[in-house]
Amino acid sequence: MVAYKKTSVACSECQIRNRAVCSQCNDDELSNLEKIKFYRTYTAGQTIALTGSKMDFVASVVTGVASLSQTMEDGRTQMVGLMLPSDFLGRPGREGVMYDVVATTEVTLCCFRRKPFEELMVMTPHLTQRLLEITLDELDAAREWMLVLGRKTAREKIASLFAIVARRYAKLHKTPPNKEIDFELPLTRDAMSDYLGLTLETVSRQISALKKDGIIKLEGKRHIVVPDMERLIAEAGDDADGGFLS
Amino acid sequence: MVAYKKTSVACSECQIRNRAVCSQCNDDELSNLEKIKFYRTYTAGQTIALTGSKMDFVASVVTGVASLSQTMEDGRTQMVGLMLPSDFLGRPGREGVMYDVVATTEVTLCCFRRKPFEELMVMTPHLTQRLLEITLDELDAAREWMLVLGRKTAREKIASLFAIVARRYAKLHKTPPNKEIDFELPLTRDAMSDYLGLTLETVSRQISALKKDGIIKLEGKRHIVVPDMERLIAEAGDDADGGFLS
DNA sequence: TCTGGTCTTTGATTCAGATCAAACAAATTT
DNA sequence: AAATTTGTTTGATCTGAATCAAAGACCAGA
Repeated sequence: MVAYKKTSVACSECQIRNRAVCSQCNDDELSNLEKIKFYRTYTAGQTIALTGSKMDFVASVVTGVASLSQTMEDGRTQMVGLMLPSDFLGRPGREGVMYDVVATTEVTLCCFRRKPFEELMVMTPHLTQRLLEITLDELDAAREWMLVLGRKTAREKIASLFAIVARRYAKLHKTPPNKEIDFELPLTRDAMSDYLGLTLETVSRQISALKKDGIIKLEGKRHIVVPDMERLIAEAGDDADGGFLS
Repeated sequence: MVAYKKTSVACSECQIRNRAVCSQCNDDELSNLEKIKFYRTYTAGQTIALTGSKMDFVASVVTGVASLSQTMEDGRTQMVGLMLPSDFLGRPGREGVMYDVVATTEVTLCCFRRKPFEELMVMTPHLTQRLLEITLDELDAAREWMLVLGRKTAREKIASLFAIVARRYAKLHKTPPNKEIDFELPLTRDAMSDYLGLTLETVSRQISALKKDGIIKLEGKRHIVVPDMERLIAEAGDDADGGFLS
């Protein structure tokens, strides 16, 4: 549970400056935020917070991927959120954590102690407004995912996951459309099964099937190449597609 | 698509005054809201808005139940939200509707035209703050539902739905705990199957099974009696239970 | 180079829920 | 009162994904 410290980057240089909770802040507001921020880095697999515990900070994901999961008493688990760079962790106004928060890759967070952050929010409408936008976007993404979980087949679920990750990467790297897209899967087969509401055997089988059908190519276990994004999206059962996530 | 008009109730008399988006507003702020509000009532089954259309207002549910659903091209549908009294419909800052919004019972909405409401939000931090809280609560509820859709059995899904509705009713009517709880289901079997990611046949079978096992009693098709809430919650697979919805 | 661990793939079998099909009940229309 | 419509229950069968089981691949460390 001990996080490595990492020297903070200046906000003005920050990769997520334009998308994170701070993105609508002006220079003054930003410098107030800068005073209370600190970086933390977690290694892959490390637990950031457990359900029922208290988290004394909120944070933006700067790099890497974290996941939120819920667990039933008998051990069944469901991942309920994949937190990618610029996503916001924690809930102002509540210290109790509702899900297990785990680093699925190495993750660097830009953290703010809860209390000072809450005080800043009251004085800084831009912060509240942006957090509202982010939360509304996440609500849309969660609802999109409810369709995936409730109505899609195993194959469609895998294709949906790949489509989401591919789209995020494309946005990040400004890949031109209509070109071959490739990306690194930030999840193990087991983590994918948790996210998709499947078993890891089914995940493995469906990935093999998509490969056999030429929808994707595999380089190693984690590197995915998508020759034709349109076909992948068709496999996901999305038409024009409802631009998942942000 | 024509909504019946209904005379507005004074905010001070409103049933949802303490829970809706307006709940943190002071008298001045409330009177500004009151100037731009109007009531609309929809009959059961009536469409309030369709995916892709533009909705020129946002609204609080005052009475009744509305649902949000997503549909795939091949017709599969998943309900992604049950909107009960005090819940908020529509998204400030975006006019395009992302889901089909349908009245599942007769519904009365307290509506605000989008533009004036957005202007008011800028001037009224209480409004933005409360909307953020409501949205965060809905995000929690959506994630709770992801566990239901992804990992629960058909029987557990039905029990989870009943537990949610029962809890909401108990809260509304201030039913003492440990007492027999009864409520009216606001959904047809078909709507339940849409919400639970099941077929309506499975819904019907599992309800019959829960009745046979004495977990619930049925009076007619829609009226459910729960003799022992603890047992119902146990059937839902929730332990102490994570107080779904608000 | 071997060795033990983690992650992944593949195969055989089972089962929960879907699908197909029919009948029933209550409400509404004629 | 008969006919239609809408919602519900129940039965028989099928199937996609889970479960049980084993073997391969890819390491990091000794």
